[in-house]
Amino acid sequence: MAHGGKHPPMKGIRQLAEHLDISIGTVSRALNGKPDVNEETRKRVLAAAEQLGYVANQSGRSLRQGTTNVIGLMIQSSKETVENSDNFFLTVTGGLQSVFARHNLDLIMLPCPNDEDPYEYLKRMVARRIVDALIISETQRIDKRFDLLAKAKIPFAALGRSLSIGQHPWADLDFDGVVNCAVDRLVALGHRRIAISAPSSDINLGFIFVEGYRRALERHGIDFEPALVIRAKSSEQGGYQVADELLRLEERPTAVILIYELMAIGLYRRLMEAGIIPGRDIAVVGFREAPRAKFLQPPLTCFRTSVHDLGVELAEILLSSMPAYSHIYPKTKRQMIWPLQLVPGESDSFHLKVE
Amino acid sequence: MAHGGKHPPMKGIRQLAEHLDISIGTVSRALNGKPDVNEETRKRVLAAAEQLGYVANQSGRSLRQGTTNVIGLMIQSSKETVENSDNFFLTVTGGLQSVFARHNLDLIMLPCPNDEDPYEYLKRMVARRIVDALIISETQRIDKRFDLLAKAKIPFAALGRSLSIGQHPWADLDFDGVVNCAVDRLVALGHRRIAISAPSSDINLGFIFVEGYRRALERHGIDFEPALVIRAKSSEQGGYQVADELLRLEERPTAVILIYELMAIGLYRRLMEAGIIPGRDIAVVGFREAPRAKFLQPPLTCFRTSVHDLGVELAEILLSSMPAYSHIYPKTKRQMIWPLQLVPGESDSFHLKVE
DNA sequence: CATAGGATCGTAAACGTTTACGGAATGCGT
DNA sequence: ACGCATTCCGTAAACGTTTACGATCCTATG
Repeated sequence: MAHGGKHPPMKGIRQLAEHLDISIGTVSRALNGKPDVNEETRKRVLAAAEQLGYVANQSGRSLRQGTTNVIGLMIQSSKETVENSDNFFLTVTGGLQSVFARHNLDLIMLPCPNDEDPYEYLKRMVARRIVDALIISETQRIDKRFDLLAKAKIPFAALGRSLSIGQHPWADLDFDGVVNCAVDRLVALGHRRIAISAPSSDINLGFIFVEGYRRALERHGIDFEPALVIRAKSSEQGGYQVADELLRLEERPTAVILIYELMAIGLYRRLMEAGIIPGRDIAVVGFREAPRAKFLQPPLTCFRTSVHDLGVELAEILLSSMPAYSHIYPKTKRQMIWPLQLVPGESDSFHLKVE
Repeated sequence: MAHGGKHPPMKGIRQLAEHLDISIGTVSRALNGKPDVNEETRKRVLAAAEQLGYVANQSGRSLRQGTTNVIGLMIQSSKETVENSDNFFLTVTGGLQSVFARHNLDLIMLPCPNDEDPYEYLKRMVARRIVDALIISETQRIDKRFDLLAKAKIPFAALGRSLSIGQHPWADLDFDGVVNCAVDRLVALGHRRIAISAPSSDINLGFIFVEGYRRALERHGIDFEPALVIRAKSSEQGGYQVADELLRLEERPTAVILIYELMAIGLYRRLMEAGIIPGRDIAVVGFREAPRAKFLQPPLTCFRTSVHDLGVELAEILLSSMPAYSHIYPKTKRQMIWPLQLVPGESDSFHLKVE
């Protein structure tokens, strides 16, 4: 705890240089670890900087070297996102930062206001050059932002796939693997009529999830029934709606796959209201483990992964595409699908065997 | 959609000026709405800027005028926060932005890595002068950050109270009102032994909540029993623990107040395991309404508020303390307690009357 | 007509930093 | 003693913008 208090206010590197009676250039070199400086004077400079609490002004530095040492993570605080994600982004952020910190890169989150077009918002942020690189999330199936970023020649990576992504770097959860595993498991338990919930197919996730589902059924020789695909929001409310739809079907499915774990709360509720017990009368598999999954009754069968580590991977993918860091993170993996593991609960292991 | 494509890459205001054959100073004045410029040339400049996609470089501007037009919201991605808050901050962010947008202020989120001391992190951010003003959240009961910000003379406001806050601006939820209302209601229903859950009293919230609880009991002539204060994490797991503790008590309380709605999930679960039905055998009141509260069985009695509007208030409080905006937002309210309303569920309206 | 003054614009300095360049001092070999 | 390489440091230019100041032109007023 050796920073100042009784010292004159630190105005900039100039005062620091005067205080040390060294030229301003040498001070800068000393602070930045440049070679042309005596090891002893470097020590003096660093000590003085620490003592006077000097930190380089970011604007000056950025202006000169055209770099900000800041990475932006763009998120959208849409109503959907707010209701739906259980701090997914905060967890990813932790992983990202653990990598960025090693290079003195700071991560900031850029929340796009929900009354502003994400494309326009991003354009503004890019133009202001407040960040060196960007991570965009909540990718749409067709997402103009990729073109924008490519044209602006600003390094970026995406959290989530998109049709527009081309050869650009991204990382995403293995939705395909999840739905495959879920279907396999349910089929092994004797199910043939398996419903699935998914968001609108505009969202890339909605498309991928259902496609995986279709192929998985095909693999088992089960016909794909469009009526069993239920589009709903990824929230408790959405889960309630899904159950509603299920109950409306003339021939009720014996199993349902939820794309978001929170939905189980609403789904359970609606099923209970109808006297249907999850895990006994109908099998439920949820996607993505959350703390509350194991507190549901019956505990939800779902899929676990380390979102933090996904952030680590994504950070490395991004850095590997930044000229200044690409020598550290070789460009081997530029696109990655992040695996999840099944966590068996009791929501799908019911005693009633189908027919 | 009139921005460039076939134009030469926009390097800066200088190119724009050459393209228009106007001096660089005039262009700047035109863009910034300064008075000394002919209305017609201003139009020309604005049109050309739009067409060529010119946006002022933030570093240059910041360096010159010592202002960034960016407001920072510091959050902490601690494990506790991640498990606990259901996108509370994203919602607040929406309210903040709706105000900031009116003044061309951008909001960025500064997530403090969980392996870094929040104080040091903040110090770094302040020194780098990446933001004009700051909002800090998750205030501790004793929080050195207030001194830091005051000394740095950077405008700030706090989301959450603190002992260290002095006359600084803040906004906070009305925890006191909530616990008062909850106790009143439970007492009116005939309860005398009311338990309460709260986080550690290091967290300011933990202290305030329990103090309000103590005073409310006093008002009703009920003795304060330390054993009925259960410290637990604000998560499903925490709720489970609370129920555990309740069951361990020799004389079981007839009601319990939860400080966080999510805890109800774990609490319900543990109670059910013990054959105790919430709403019939024990009354439960939760704090802060969340989408899932109404999907619990029985629906949770809890407290509702517009977190978005809280953000609006907080933004205005902050701006009123910034010299550049204090003429717009008069300094009437610098500290504000945000009210909540009771949303009756069925978790406390049980038929069994106490003795 | 002379001039005051307003309207509009150009010029150049400043913001704080990094870095290319050159200079001084030193060490070493001949 | 001389040349040369090495080590260290100071000087100054550059990054893109804003803005104080002064210059110019025009109009109105005496």
